[in-house]
Amino acid sequence: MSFEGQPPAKMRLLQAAAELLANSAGAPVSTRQITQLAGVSAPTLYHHFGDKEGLYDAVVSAGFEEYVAGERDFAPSGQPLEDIRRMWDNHVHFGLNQPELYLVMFGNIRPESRPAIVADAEALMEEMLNKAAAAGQLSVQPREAARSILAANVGVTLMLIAEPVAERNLDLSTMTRDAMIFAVASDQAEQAEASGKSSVVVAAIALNAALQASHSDQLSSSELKLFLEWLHRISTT
Amino acid sequence: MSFEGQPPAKMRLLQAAAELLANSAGAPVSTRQITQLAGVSAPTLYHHFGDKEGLYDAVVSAGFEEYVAGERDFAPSGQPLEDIRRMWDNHVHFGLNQPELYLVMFGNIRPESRPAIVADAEALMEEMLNKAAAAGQLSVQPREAARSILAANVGVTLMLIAEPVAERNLDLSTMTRDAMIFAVASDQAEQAEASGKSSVVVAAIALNAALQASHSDQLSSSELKLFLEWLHRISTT
DNA sequence: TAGCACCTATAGCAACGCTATATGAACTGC
DNA sequence: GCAGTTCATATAGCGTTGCTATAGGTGCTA
Repeated sequence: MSFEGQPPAKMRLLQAAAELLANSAGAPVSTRQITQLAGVSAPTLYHHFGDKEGLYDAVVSAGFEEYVAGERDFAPSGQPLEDIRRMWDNHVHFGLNQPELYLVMFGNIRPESRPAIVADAEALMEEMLNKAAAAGQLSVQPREAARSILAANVGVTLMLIAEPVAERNLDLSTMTRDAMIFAVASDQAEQAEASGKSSVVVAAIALNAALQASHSDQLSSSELKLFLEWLHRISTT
Repeated sequence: MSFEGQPPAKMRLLQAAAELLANSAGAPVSTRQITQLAGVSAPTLYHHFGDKEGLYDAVVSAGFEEYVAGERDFAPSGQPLEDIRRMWDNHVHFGLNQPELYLVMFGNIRPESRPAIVADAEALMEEMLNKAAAAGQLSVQPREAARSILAANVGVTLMLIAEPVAERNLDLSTMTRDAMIFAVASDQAEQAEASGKSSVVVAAIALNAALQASHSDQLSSSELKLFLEWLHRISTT
């Protein structure tokens, strides 16, 4: 990673592409604009990056470094779920601060071709969720939770980017964020972790007790009988 | 030059665009392809639709009719929250069945330019949520809930589209869906969480999440389906 | 000094979205 | 019945796009 070892043209192309992209206001950026700003001619771009998408991949890669750096700044607070919240917010802010770059990174979806960056972001999220799982604060597999949270995070960020700046309301982000985190976190999971039992069993036992204590009329008596039988089968695994 | 038996050029252009888009496998479709398949020449397209985006808007509009029709088929089940679930699933299936059209509709995000279709989809979701609110099943403003749910719905669908077909796992959708719906519908659960007491609702929710995380085979798939349905009734009613 | 690998430039291709202009057909008013 | 208007389509081509065939310059090693 020697800064001076980099041929000037390659770096100037990267900087030119990033700069034009950031100021493009959504309009497409042409290779001629990029090469002109970089002060090189067309074939130089293709020599170094193969094609336009290769150049964009390189820009995205640099953008992802920045994204990850932002995520890691907040990392260890001792409360994994709080870190996940910060991670979510950082994701949204990154998208709103650099919408064009974000759209190239996360918005350029094509069928059955997943950008490498999505897998990287998922891995980052999963890594964080593993800490929560280790602390017994997770009721779902960290990988599934990471995919679910990231999907919602991207969806919210794209929605906010698409809105006029004046109408952007971060409550949308906060609300969705807390809904997702609450869904994967669970007090019962904590108990299960402590007692060493499967969370299914713990939850089934808790529900069984609660159902018998309260006179719930959501199910008919025959439904309830069958329900409790299944609950018992689950609990005695 | 126009034969009387043939549909007018405008309709042939629409059909040609829709057909090429559906089979494009993500590659961009040129106006020349469209006009050639429709059997007309370039200016005809621009006479009827203004520009390429105008034609795409028309295709999207037709696609949205189909989308709405799918949504309305399921409409009144008497349980608004169950309708929302079906609406979510229908959204995902629409996206997976017609990924290219879906990407034009919901994936073509640009900063500060919100596609009209997003507002329409939000309105549709909000309308459904209003019924839930009228039944006292909502703890959030229907508009905010609709925006939040739709954002997550789009995010999940885009993620699934980007994945290879073989790896697509609808659990991602189910899990995120229930998390979002639970978050906006959790009257009792919110109280329970705030008070820290275990209740039927909280236990049911925990069991629900735990069951979906661990692939328990204590119940057959049909049993599990019914079980989860009851669980859902207990959790939300 | 010769050779070689790397980097860059000139010039231009095919495809793209789109349009200036023109022609035939159908309707309208008198 | 016929000029005037409008609609729908076609011919031809403009400017821009991503990209490349080809070749020249530069610096290092033998």
